[in-house]
Amino acid sequence: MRIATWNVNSIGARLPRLLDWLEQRSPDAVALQETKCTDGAFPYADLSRLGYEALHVGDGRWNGVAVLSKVGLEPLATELPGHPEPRFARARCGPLSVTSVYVPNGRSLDDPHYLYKLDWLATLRRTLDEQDPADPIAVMGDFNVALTDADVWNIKAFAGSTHVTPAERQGVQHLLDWGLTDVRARPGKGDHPFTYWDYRAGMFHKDFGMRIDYVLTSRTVEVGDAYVDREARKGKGPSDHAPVLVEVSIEG
DNA sequence: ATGTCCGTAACCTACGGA
Repeated sequence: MRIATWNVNSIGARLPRLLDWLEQRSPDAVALQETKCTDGAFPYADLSRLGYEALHVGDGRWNGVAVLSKVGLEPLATELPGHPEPRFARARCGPLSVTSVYVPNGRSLDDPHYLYKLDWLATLRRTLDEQDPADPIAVMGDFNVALTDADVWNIKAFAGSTHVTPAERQGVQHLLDWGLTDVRARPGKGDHPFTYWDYRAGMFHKDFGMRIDYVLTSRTVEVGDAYVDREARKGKGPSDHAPVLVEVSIEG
């Protein structure tokens, strides 16, 4: 089974690229983030033509997440308790529970949104208790956290910034401690498996990126090849994030 | 690093968010 996560930065703006990518890579289950569309505008029909069922939560302007599957899809949850923004969707895709998350950005350390981000991560951790870490689980998406200093292009540029603070890293670490493994993807190029590059200042071409999109899997998910699909970040009209693709097989 | 891109509201430009 091939699974993937991708922050598409608007499914409307990215639809032709998304459909091409789905045809080329043919993932069985996909977590999307930042669809930025209402349920009414979600392209269910286009996806269905490629064999995908979809669970989408979105209210239009910001956020929005989806789970796509061509191995069956049973919706399990569409909201993180106490946090109604459309940033969380979970569905059963064949043998695998797939959760798509779009963790709040945090904006800046003195912004209330930063505390919201920490609370969101803590709530996500508590919500894991609805599941059993011995079951096949993938939690994937845009976590807006770089787990180590090596997960940003230059840690010195992040002094006083969000995404690299101990509190944010702890928030993600607690998810791992529950029983999830951070799948280390091969980089698409260079030494670092970055998944995000700012649109500005030629950051992508300089490979000044960040690893902030993760695929987290439980122990009954056997992980094969995993890579950052850097090709999807190239060319005209890309998202600012690249997808992460992972080959998995389910034990038992 | 602050060089771009997204959607929206309200109008062909400015703004919030990332």
